Amino acid sequence: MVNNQNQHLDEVFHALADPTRRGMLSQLAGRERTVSDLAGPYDISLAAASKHIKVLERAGLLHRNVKGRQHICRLNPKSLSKAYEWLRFYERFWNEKLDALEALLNEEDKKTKKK
Amino acid sequence: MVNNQNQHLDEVFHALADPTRRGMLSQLAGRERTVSDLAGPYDISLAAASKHIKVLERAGLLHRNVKGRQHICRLNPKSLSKAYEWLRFYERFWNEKLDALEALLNEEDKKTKKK
DNA sequence: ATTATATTCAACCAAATGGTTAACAATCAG
DNA sequence: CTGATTGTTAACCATTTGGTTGAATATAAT
Repeated sequence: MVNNQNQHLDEVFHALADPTRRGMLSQLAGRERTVSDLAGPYDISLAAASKHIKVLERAGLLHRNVKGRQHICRLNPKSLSKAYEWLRFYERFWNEKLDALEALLNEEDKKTKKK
Repeated sequence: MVNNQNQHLDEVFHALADPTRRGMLSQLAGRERTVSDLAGPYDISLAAASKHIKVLERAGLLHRNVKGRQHICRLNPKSLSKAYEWLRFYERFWNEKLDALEALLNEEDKKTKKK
């Protein structure tokens, strides 16, 4: 169970670690796109694009609907939530740290003013 | 500029795509830890841990303070913000989608009730 | 001065990654 | 039926990754 979640996080973060794949996701925000559409902006073969899309699909970031000879892809942002939650924890931690730093600086400031 | 940002996102997401490295970050939430500390829970050599830490460091997720023979590591969650922002965009998109779905279902429900 | 501790570095290895080209499969259009 | 279009699959290749072991470096302790 925990392993499956970790596995999923691995896949999602790995999928996001490539600029081509992130670009494809950007293209998908809002509308559906075919494999050719997604490959379009990049100087890579259709085969390469196909692989990228498969990575996104296995990570659950993208759903595919085969319609005739076209594969219609759409974003499945739901699968991002685990990664988002994970990051949010550290983001929160960062904010807390900043708050602590601010508090510390205020303390210092008070002392300085007392002098 | 954009390329540098992309490069940074690549590094951050790649760093996060490994369970050992995510575990190390978890260990670092709150307190500082030495390289040995970070390696401790895992069945890997110190050399391997050293490499993981370097990946986290290059991604800007971790800062190192060499104190004598120990390397004291601390989390630098600030560097997560770019990745967090990126994910938040899609998370928001997801929520919008869910809202749209909910609205649609409500519509359907109204129709059903009208019958 | 010697020894133990903490860590990195270099060389190596197997597996995964991102790309290619060429062949195949399926669907659509004339 | 014949092509043209849309994608996937297979085989291959160079590079990166995550791991190892062994040697090197630097500091601390005795």
